[in-house]
Amino acid sequence: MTRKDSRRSGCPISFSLELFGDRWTLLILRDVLLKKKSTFQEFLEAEEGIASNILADRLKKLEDSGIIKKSRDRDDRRQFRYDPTQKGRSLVPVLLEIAAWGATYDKDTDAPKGFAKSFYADRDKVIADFKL
Amino acid sequence: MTRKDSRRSGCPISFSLELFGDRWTLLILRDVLLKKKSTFQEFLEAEEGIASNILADRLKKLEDSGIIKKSRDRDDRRQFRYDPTQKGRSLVPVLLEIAAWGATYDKDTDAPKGFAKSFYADRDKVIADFKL
DNA sequence: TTAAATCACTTTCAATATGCAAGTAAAATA
DNA sequence: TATTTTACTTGCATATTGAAAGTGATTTAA
Repeated sequence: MTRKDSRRSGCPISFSLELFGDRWTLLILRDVLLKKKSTFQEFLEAEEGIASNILADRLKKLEDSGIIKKSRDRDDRRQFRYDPTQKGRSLVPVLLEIAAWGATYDKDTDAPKGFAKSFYADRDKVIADFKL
Repeated sequence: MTRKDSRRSGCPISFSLELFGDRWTLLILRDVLLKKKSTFQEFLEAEEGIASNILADRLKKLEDSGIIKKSRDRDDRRQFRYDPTQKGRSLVPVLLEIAAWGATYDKDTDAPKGFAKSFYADRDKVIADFKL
């Protein structure tokens, strides 16, 4: 009975990074969770320019791990929708914390003026606002 | 005057990911910030098993971006110390938020029992405790 | 009714990044 | 003085990424 365990360790940070520790996954989740995007095309159109094969791969991994759920669009049967699950929505605080850090140290950020400051002043409030 | 801008976008999340959006950087920062490790050997010994060339590369990038500072050990001149700057310490909340998420969804986590719950109950308190 | 678009991918292949093992140089220890 | 320790670097095989083109199922336009 050889236990096949592909995990690097039992560290919760390592666990998280195995899911989103790469250049693209959190950008897709930004679009899903903060920008309310839901189709393949919308993700492709993001400013950062993800390649379609990488996007397909990441969407599949996110679906496999229960972060998003895929469904066919009722009005246009060519399209699929990718919507967050509750597990996915629980990543909003992670995204906002990362965004606040970036907004703080990037002197050329596109983040709204005062975003980091108000986030650090009352995290729960900003998080609650984004979860609406 | 061709403006050389290697950034993918002005998004603060993208900015952050360009620094630590990979499999290893945040694990090194976990060791620096939460486990108080400071030498090359200590980082190499982490359970996840980072390769020495990758470690050297990441430490250089972290130093270049002002997250850690490198200095020679006064007592053992063979060794270098890698210590966090203030900018580096400001990543503690990011690490804890990621850890709390991982601890919540990993049914086999090594995180202390109750960690996620107490973190979500009072983020500021847990963050302050780790910054000591 | 048919042709052209659109959508969500997949495939191919070159470029880049990662990982393993071994090697190097300086400083400390036996 | 020889060995060990520390912090790397180098070489090379493998894995991942990225750009571009292609596919098949709808949908829209003519």
